[in-house]
Amino acid sequence: MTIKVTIIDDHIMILKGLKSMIDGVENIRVYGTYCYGEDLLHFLKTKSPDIILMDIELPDISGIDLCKIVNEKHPEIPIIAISSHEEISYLNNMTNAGAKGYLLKSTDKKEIIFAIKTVLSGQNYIDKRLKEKLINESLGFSSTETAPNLTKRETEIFELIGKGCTNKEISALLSISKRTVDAHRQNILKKFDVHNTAELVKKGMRLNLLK
Amino acid sequence: MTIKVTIIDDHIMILKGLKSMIDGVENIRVYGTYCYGEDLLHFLKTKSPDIILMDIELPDISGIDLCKIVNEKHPEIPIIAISSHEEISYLNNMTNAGAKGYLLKSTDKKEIIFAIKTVLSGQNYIDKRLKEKLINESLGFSSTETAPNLTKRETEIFELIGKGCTNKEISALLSISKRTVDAHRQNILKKFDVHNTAELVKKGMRLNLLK
DNA sequence: TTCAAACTAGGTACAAATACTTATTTTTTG
DNA sequence: CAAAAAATAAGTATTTGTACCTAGTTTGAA
Repeated sequence: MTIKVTIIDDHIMILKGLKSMIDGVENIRVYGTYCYGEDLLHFLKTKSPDIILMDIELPDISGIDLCKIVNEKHPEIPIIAISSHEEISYLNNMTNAGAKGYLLKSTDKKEIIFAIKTVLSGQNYIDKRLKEKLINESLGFSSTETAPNLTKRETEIFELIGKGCTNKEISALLSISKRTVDAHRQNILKKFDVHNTAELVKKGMRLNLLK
Repeated sequence: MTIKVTIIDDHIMILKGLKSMIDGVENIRVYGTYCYGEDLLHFLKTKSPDIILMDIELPDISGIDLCKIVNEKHPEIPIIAISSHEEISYLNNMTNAGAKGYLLKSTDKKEIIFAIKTVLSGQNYIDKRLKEKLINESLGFSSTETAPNLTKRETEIFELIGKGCTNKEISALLSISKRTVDAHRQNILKKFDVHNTAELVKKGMRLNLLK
């Protein structure tokens, strides 16, 4: 039986590279390549690949959100995240979103095939290089830093804080009371588990939630 | 006459992708692919490609430095930078280092070929998408954001601010008056040309001065 | 050794953020 | 429709940051 692999990545170079690496292998073949999340979702309505290789950054939707959606609608199709980010926060975000594997774009053919087979066997797979990094870092701290779930309003205010707006300015911009902004800000700090603006903004930047 | 293209990128996927796109074109062929800067330099001692496609991030040396070196030793070989970074600062760094072109990894086959031919004809080439972005941004600001020159003490305090310390905490840590920290903080804000902690930390992160 | 930069630190004032509380209204969702 | 979640906003208190000012001491380089 041949393993059908669907790839979604907006970098044509990556698509071509992946395809050329995968198509040469016996019993595995590329089954659809897409650049847009929406196209993938449409494809999945009628087709069933065995596994999806998914870029974290896509033009129309974040890989994290797409991962969640695919996982909900098609829980039987495992997803391997493909990323150029070695930061652990990205890994955490994707695995939390339901990805079963995480590969770096620096991966070689052998590792990709191995990852696909590992994930299809029901196990998780994390990029070899990243795994080493994880182990090294866990000797110090094991940062399981993830983005908290902010509400729509909180996200809005959080971004304005990141732009350097004061609560008064935010209240004016959103046409709400300064006290309301105060309350939201408090909740945001709590959700991020930090105690002041400096920590908040830094964490936001580290998690790539700001600018 | 066939154009000989040498590629250097530590992402095998990108190498394969580029090769598959370029090799299909008439009169152009890939002439050596490398992952390490040192390997490329060794290669150039005996061989002369017509053009080099170079990743900005390499394992053993930064693309910027490699670009400078190749440009000095082999000024007749033009270099096109290949990057996944859309930030203008990267572009500036590479063109300053002597790159004649700048392509994003999201580029398609047509644009790559066009860029190669353009650069070989003596002109510069900047990625279409990035060019648009540049134009859009220059309508607002053209941000040539650079890190200000902080003194030793200011740097120390700036980093503590980034860690979320209050002035009181910093004064205790450094065994100086809180008022002194106040003064330093003021100067830091001025040097960064920002008006509060949020902006300061964000700019610090953007410029890679924090964590 | 003299001058400038850096570091130090105090005064004053006001703005902003942090840390709690409670409570009403609106929106979403099962 | 009812329950839960989100958004709204006010009270009160304290801490922290921003924005000016002046000015003495230390330090390193011309």
